[in-house]
Amino acid sequence: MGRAEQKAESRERIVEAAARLFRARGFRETSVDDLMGEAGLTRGAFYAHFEDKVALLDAALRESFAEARRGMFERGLEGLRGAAWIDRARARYLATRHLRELGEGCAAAIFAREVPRVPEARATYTAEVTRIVDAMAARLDGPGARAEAWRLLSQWAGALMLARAVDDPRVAREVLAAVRDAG
Amino acid sequence: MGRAEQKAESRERIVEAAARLFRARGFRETSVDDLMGEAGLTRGAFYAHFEDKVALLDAALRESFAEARRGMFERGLEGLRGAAWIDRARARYLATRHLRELGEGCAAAIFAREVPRVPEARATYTAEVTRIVDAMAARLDGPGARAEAWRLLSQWAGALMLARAVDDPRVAREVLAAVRDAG
DNA sequence: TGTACATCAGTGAACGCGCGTTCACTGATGTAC
DNA sequence: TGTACATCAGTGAACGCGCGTTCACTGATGTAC
Repeated sequence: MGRAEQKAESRERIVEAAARLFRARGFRETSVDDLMGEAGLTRGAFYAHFEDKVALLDAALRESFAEARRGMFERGLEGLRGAAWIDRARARYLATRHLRELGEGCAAAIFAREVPRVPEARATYTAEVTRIVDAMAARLDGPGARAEAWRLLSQWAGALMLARAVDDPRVAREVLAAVRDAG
Repeated sequence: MGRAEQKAESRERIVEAAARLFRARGFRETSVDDLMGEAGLTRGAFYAHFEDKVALLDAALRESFAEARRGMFERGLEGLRGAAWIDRARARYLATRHLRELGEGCAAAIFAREVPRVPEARATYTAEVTRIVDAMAARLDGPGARAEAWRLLSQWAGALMLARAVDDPRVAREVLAAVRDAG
């Protein structure tokens, strides 16, 4: 493996660690040491890859949103449209599993509260959320498709956050079930 | 003013500052100095009022949820039930004004991402969210009232967070309008 | 009503710690001849 | 193919700063007589 490839792989491991840890624990709550340790490196190497910690948040946002798009539109949901797509995508989004895997949650939901505290990240977040909503609207029909996409994303993201915040697993499952069972 | 009353008033000012600043900037992002300055006191006095910063978060949660309940069920919404209540409460929750006043946002939405990082606060959050949903369900009818309450709260809270996270005011207004205009 | 003492809300300097960032250095990889 | 040198990804100690928390002290309020 050449030096350039090795460096590219290191960078990728750092971004993946960040996409996971920033979502699981938060941006401020994750230290550069934590991130580099998770990527199998030490602290000093960080600044050969990124200008600063905020630049990594930007990369982690893009990575996490790409993952969110795969979950919502690929992996079995490729051809679906309209109500059929809504049913399948919603069931996946609001699966109990989405509660437990803290490092893998929907980027739109999880970074919503992170991004206002890191102004440099807001433009990327905005572009990525808009992209998700555009893609949702493209699966729906009619002139109100975009508004319907915002309604769906709001409801799903809200339910995920409430369910994750709550202490009691029965309450968490109740929220998810309520939104899963009806539009 | 007696000493006891003075102390009680100081405590109240600290809690009010916390309810505002924790929502506007976040728990970790707000220092004890910021809080005490906002309350017109200095740092050292803090520990005569609270065991530690986490204890203040607990008090700020209760204060913020009480405010949320007033917004959703009082101040003109007293007698309303069913669709009439939903229309009025939703319009208020999703008003553009709710975007700007960062220190006054709905506690259920805003603390949802704060609370998982401060384990001691989760029990209070859970109790308070449940209390809001119970109150919403009591305004609705039928056996599915509680599920409907979770769906409404999820959607409203999700829309508020997305709208606040986003950089572009036009996008923010688009989210709010989409959810405001239809259930 | 006045005096002496006790109480206690609040002050502000100081402490310890974690964290983002810097930088001189190491050693493995790549290049020139 | 081998040798000498250059490059550069990564290391880890050190720095500076912000923040939560502590604590000796102050001065105004309250109490006893």
